[in-house]
Amino acid sequence: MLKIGELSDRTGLSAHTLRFYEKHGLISASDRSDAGYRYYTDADVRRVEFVKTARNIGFSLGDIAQLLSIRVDKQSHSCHDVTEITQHKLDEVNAKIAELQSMQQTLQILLDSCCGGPENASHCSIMEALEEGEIRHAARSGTF
Amino acid sequence: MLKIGELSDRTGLSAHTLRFYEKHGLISASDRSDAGYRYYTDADVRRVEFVKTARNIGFSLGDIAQLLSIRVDKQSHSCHDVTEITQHKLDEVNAKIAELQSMQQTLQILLDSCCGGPENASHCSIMEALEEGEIRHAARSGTF
DNA sequence: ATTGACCTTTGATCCAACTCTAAGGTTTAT
DNA sequence: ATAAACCTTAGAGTTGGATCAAAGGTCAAT
Repeated sequence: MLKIGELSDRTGLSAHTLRFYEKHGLISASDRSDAGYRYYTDADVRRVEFVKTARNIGFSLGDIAQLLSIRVDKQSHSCHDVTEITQHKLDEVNAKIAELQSMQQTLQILLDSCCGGPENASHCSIMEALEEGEIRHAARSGTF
Repeated sequence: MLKIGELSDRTGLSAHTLRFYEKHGLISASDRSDAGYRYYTDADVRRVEFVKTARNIGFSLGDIAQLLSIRVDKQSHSCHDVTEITQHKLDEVNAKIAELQSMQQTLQILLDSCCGGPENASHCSIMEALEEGEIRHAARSGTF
């Protein structure tokens, strides 16, 4: 049985983060000492590793919670349930990529249009473009 | 002279947002009434439109503050100053795209590997891949 | 027995860019 | 004169994913 610091060492996630994940229902300690210390088993380590892997792919904690609920009872869930979550994430990622590529194009056009030199900015074509506002809008949600 | 609600109508930004931008130094009212009401000029409208355009391209409010400080004194700034901000933003966008494309690939591989059918998830290849953890890590910062 | 490393909890803080609320003052139209 | 529609401020709340702080309890080694 591992204490939280040991689980932290084992997984590379901070004790803070492990408690945070617990608060959000992603993981929990298999046992507690009389003093309230969390104790973790090898199964807990595997669960944390699962969370890490999913997080590294880009799943949100909410997505991961869903995946974990499938994980603990695979019999009651179908491959379709799993692909649905995955496809939804892929759709999100694709939408974000499209948005960023639109920004990218606009920024590249701006850069191509400007000399970028030590001349003063009185006739800078980037500033003029921003002034005229005739630039395709790219962003939808937050800056990122 | 426009009141804030009129500026809001004119620009499509809410009065809340206009006050928020003021608090963050992006815009300000050219005048105030005795009662403290903000009054805006056509020059203020143009400044707000500049902010909107820059924001639509994807610049952060911090970036926009820099661009605005160039805008009010173009003589003292060079095209290089402007391209530097733009290039920095483009670098950010490119980095984010690369990160998302890595996620995209991983998600696509997962989807391709799974039948996605009504079979129960006991042998779901996506779940197995998450379990094994042998997946390239994609994410760096937040989920998005 | 005491130091130092660990652990506990609740709750605050951060980032960005808003978005909204509360409680009140002003202006305009009828 | 009174109601509707506007305006003001300070400050809180939102989202997501942490990350930290305070104040204290526990444990292992010397």
